[in-house]
Amino acid sequence: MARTTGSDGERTEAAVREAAVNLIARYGYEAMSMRRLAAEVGVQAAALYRYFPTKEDLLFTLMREHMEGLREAWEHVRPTDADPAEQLAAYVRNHIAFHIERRHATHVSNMELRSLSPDRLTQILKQRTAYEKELRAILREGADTGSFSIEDTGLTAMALIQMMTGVIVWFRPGERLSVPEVTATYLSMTMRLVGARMDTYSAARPLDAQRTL
Amino acid sequence: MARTTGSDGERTEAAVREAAVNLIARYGYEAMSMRRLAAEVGVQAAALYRYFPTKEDLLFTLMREHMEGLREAWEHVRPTDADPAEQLAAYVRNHIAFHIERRHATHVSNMELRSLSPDRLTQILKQRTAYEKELRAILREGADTGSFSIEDTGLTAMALIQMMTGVIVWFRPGERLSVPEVTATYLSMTMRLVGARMDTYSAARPLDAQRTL
DNA sequence: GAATTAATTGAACGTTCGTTTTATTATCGT
DNA sequence: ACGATAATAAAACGAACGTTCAATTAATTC
Repeated sequence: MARTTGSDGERTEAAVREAAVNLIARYGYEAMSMRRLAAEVGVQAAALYRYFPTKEDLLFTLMREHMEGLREAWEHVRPTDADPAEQLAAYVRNHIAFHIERRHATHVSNMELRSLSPDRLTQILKQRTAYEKELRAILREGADTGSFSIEDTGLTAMALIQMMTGVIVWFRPGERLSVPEVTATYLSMTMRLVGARMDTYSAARPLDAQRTL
Repeated sequence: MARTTGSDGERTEAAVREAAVNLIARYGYEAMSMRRLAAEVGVQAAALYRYFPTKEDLLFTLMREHMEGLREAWEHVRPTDADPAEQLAAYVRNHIAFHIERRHATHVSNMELRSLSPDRLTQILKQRTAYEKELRAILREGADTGSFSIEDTGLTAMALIQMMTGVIVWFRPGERLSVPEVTATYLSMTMRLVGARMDTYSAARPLDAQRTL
């Protein structure tokens, strides 16, 4: 009835995070009790409070780190000195790959925002807005240089993000379509949606571009 | 401490539904307590159980009727003997109009599915699938007749629905864009996304189609 | 090997939850 | 006017919730 043999703070905290993401994604934040989470980890509920002072702190940590991860992933693959079509393609590829890879965490970050306190909600939304702003910048540059035909940059950015993020709702690994297939199709849908001129885009990805029209 | 003057079952039930939709949309199903709901209606919690045997019955009723409403709205505006582009345009217009008009109810139907029991979840998903099937049929016909250029009908249908439904996340009435403006933009994005041939579509909506390319 | 620190247990606290029961009053048909 | 029924209030139920606290043991340090 105390410290267990082989117990390790770092390992326990990691297990808590992973179990929490899965449980919240499956049942929702409110529906996940601390006792249930503890049971999943193989620990008593009180032990969770060694790592996260409150349940909301746990949720906030998961969300913040997920948003930071998204941002970092994009910074890492972001092309420098590329034309708008190439930049847009990179954005789409990264977004879809990241969201499929971290389906559960994305679910949490998108669906449980209302369980955050106002100031923490603001923080997460700020991160999200910053990420979306990058897409708007790409779209605007493409529209300005004539690479894209776009009516409303902000609206198009929202539409694209909703469309891409929606992948996590229906995509299941190992079913009809593979990740590269899904990505390729979304890429060509995106390029058509923004009215990308083919000569620009086909230079980067000849095969996909052919099928785009 | 009993029946109040002017009380009316029908009016109370309607008030319960409306308050429930708003509260669940704002705070989530789990976070909405029956006491809070009752207070919003101006009644004691026990009175709610005259109209809905359990909290989940209330949720299920809201969802089922929302899905029925969506289906009915589409049946009502669905064009007969129209080419695929016109049908798709009607689908998009109806979907966006319906979802903007009933933002809160849509939020509930999309976000609270996991609070349903398995068989009720199945029922709602069946309704949703039936509605989405209509879009797939339109896309397939358009692809077969050469009106559209589509790689994957199922995937395109999902992408379009996610894109359109996403409107409720950011759209606020009375802000920068009006409903007709949003609808027009989404319509042209949709037509480009499915690679609609302009001569077909421009016959129905000349102005939008011009701007599409 | 003793002292210190890290990790966890088990029990308990007060609160809130969905729901039930019983009593009470308004409304309506006759 | 009266009996039937519809609509609600008030109080209570047990269960579950997030969280705290004291006790206890494993690991680490010196």
